[in-house]
Amino acid sequence: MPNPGQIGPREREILTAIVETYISTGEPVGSRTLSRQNKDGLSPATIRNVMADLADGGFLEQPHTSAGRVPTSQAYRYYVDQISGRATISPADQTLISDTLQGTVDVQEFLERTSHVLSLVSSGVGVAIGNAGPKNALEHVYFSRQANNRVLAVVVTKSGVVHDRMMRLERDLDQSDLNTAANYINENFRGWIISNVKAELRRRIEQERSEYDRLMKSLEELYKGGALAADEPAKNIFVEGVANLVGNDQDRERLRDLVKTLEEKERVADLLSAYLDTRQEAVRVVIGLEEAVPEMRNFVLIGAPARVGEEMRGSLAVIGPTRMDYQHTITAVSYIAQLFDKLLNENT
Amino acid sequence: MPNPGQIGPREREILTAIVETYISTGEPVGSRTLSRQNKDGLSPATIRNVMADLADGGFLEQPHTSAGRVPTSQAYRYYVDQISGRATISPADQTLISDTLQGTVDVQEFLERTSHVLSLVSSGVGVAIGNAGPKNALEHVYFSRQANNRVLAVVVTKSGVVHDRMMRLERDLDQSDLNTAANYINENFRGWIISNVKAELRRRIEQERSEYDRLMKSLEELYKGGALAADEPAKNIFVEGVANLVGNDQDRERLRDLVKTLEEKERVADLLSAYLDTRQEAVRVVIGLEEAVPEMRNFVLIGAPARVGEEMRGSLAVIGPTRMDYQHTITAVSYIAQLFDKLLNENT
DNA sequence: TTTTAGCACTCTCCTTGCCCAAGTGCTATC
DNA sequence: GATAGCACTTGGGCAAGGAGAGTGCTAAAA
Repeated sequence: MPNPGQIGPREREILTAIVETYISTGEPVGSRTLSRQNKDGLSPATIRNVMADLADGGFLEQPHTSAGRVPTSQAYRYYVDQISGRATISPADQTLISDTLQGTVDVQEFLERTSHVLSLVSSGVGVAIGNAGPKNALEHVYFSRQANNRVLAVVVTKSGVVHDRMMRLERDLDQSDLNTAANYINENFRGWIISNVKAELRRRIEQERSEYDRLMKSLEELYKGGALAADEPAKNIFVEGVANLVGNDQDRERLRDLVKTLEEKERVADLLSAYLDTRQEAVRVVIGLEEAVPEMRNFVLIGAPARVGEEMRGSLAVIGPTRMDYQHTITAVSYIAQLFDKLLNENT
Repeated sequence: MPNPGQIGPREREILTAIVETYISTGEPVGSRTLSRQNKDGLSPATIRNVMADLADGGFLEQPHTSAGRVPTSQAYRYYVDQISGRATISPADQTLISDTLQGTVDVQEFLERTSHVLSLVSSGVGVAIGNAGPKNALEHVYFSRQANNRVLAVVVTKSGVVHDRMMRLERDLDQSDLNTAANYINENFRGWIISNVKAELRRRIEQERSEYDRLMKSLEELYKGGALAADEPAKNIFVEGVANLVGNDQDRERLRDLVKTLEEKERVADLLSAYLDTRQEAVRVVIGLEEAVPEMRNFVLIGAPARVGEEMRGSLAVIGPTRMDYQHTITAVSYIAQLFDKLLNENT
């Protein structure tokens, strides 16, 4: 059984119309409705024939006999590929986004605002994640004694991210010990990748273990306390706009599971990193999220890497219902990704 | 019309029974149900009489004629006051909370975990807020040049909180300028309250304006860039467990507004600071939240200040439905407040 | 050969009518 | 003062029936 005309212009037009109508109304769309709204005066019967073909091709399905047709993931996929060329951002969105992000030079702040503005311009949740990234090189460390056995470690990386961590040590170090240790690290390891610093530091500590070296003892203590944990996965994950989902046609339980999942930020982070490839530059639209996360049936991920020059500094995305304004959202994500490069590029 | 026996032992018992039944079932409770479950074999008719009195007193209301009675805010208030004495935490909660918070020495981390564990043990959202507090004194500043005109400012306070901020300056300062400026601030102002540092710095800059002082020029630039913004309201607000609310009997729109409100963290912060008095030590239960925030009709705030010794370092709270397990939640909040003092007290 | 019109059929949703369970207030009685 | 009885109210559940929308198929028109 060949599929004649499955991607002919008429089929495409009708499929597009079905997807768009379904997106805006949320109800299965029937041949008659479509015939009325379509400019070319095709009769319902004709449309029915085409629809039957599209259903055979896996683009449409029926909730039950004698309801209208509903687009499948495959149809959304096709639709998105179709429109992805002619995407221009609306002036209103552009203004809102620019105004929100203008003048931001801090990555954290940029990401936070991004998640917020994405939740405003889309009908999904806005997500933004910062990457530790390869440039996670040591710039400066500082230790401050707070109280008995308590030390605050501050680690600044080359890329301008600050990690701070209060530690409880087994032995009490006084501030001059701490200063000596900090100086040692700053002088020896400035510019090193942090995980390398840790490894090398460990090596040196082991090596000197036998000797009574006050400095090495301090370093060991600090090392064990986790002073250099700055190479661990970034915790800067911003998720906003969960309220957008509450209007959805999910039932209570589904909705609760969904919200719960979104509150587990690590899962959201995993999702993004699973789908957003460093090398790929463009906006990516992932349809059929339920394969990775069952509770996200009927949800879509529209995301892009946030890069500065060639380097990937994070990811930004919208997670929203399959029934969403794709053009709108895709252009917004794309525009913000460009702004990211523009505003944070260090050579400007 | 006097209210005879309005707070007599029988009335109290019946009111308590009504509140508890309503909390667990969620349905208006009628005289017959109550009569069956009540140990003392009071007949429905008797209970009806008492209920009528309680309704007159403003403790009960009916959704419609011939439905059961539903407790009013006043009834919850009375109920909470009643049980507030005999509160002992359940071993399960105690274990969960201890395990989650044990070993935490970092205020931020404590607060984050607190909001999480509160959302687990209650049927509401867990909220935890850190206070800049009076002890917001300068410990150490550090400036790092990142790129053209871009400087990272790191401010560490005595209480161990780290504020970092990427700034874009009008003039480019090189790293040695920055070091000089940082040294100046560290040597002159260590231990000062940060807002005082700002004021004094401003004074000195103004005073020296006429002269060509390289240091002062740098300081002015940094000052204008907001290097010492660490005295601004804390942004460490943790809200978790919104999913808990989704199971609620709110309608869609109400629910959405509610979630939206909870996502505006400043509003949540305002709410807490409005109701949690520094001087008051105990857990506070605020019933009738809708007066402050209309979308929070049928919600309750159960909170306590988080203090270390005499000093208030933050607030922690549960915001949940009026229909919640008060005893459970109150004891949990109280227990965490105690743990806060115990774990973060610097003299231990 | 492609498009259209017509027709019988299917399914959901809404309305209507009905009954039942639960609850109330009031009055009379223990 | 507490209880029992009774008439009345109200919302929920259920079945029946009609309206509306949509489908597939066949035959006629372009």
